[in-house]
Amino acid sequence: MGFHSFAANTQLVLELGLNSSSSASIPQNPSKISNPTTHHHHHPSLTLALSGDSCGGSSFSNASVKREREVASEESERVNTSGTDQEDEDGSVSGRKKLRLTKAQSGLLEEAFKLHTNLNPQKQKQELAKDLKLKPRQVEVWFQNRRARTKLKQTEVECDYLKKCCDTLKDENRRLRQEVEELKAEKVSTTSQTVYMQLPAATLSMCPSYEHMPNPKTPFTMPPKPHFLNPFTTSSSAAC
DNA sequence: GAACATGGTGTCATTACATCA
DNA sequence: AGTGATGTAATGACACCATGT
Repeated sequence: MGFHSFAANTQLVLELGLNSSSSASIPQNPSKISNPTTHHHHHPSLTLALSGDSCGGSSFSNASVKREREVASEESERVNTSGTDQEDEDGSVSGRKKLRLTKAQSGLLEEAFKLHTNLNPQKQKQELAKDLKLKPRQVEVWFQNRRARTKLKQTEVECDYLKKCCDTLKDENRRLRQEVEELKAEKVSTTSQTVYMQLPAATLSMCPSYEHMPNPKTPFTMPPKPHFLNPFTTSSSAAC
């Protein structure tokens, strides 16, 4: 992602809104902040461990952590689909099913997301899950996806912004070039009348290069017009 | 105190399903 | 009714960090 660093300062808009009511437990930086205080208050992974019977207790490893999550979500899926108005095909493993959250559920999740884009896993996730009659894993997934959506949207906004800036700069560039051409023409016409005849032949042969090397004796000054637009420092100068 | 294992959680990319035009 | 587009729940891989040994 090329926008990563650029995105960083704008993306925070949402996240800075947190006023962690449950003090010191919300990771505020979306990237890689695991909070020292949140870890291991261990109510040892209550719901996640529920599925023990289906995957017999082999030794825990890194992979088993993943499996644990996976199984937990399967479990929750089953529970949820039977709990809501969706039909449960009763154990027939026909691929994964996908529940649609109700409006009330997603509304509540949205509210929670406005407050904290990251959940305090020990508390908020559990509580939310309980309130919504969902499994904690589902709440977790919803937040993950929601963060991803937010980020995507942000990236799109930034992309549009940069496009507009690019267009503006192109226009400005075009305008300035045109202006330079006009001024060149103007200068040529005036100098040709006054100086041209007096210049030695050697100088005349160098004439075309004046566009790169302005004559120090008769310094050419541009009219005071805006040359550069820096969209990132000046907000009012550009259209974007 | 360093090294390692384990567990929890994050991001990211992707898949799979539900819904709609 | 069939179909492609879109939205989104869910999954898998991987990384990081905290904690325990």
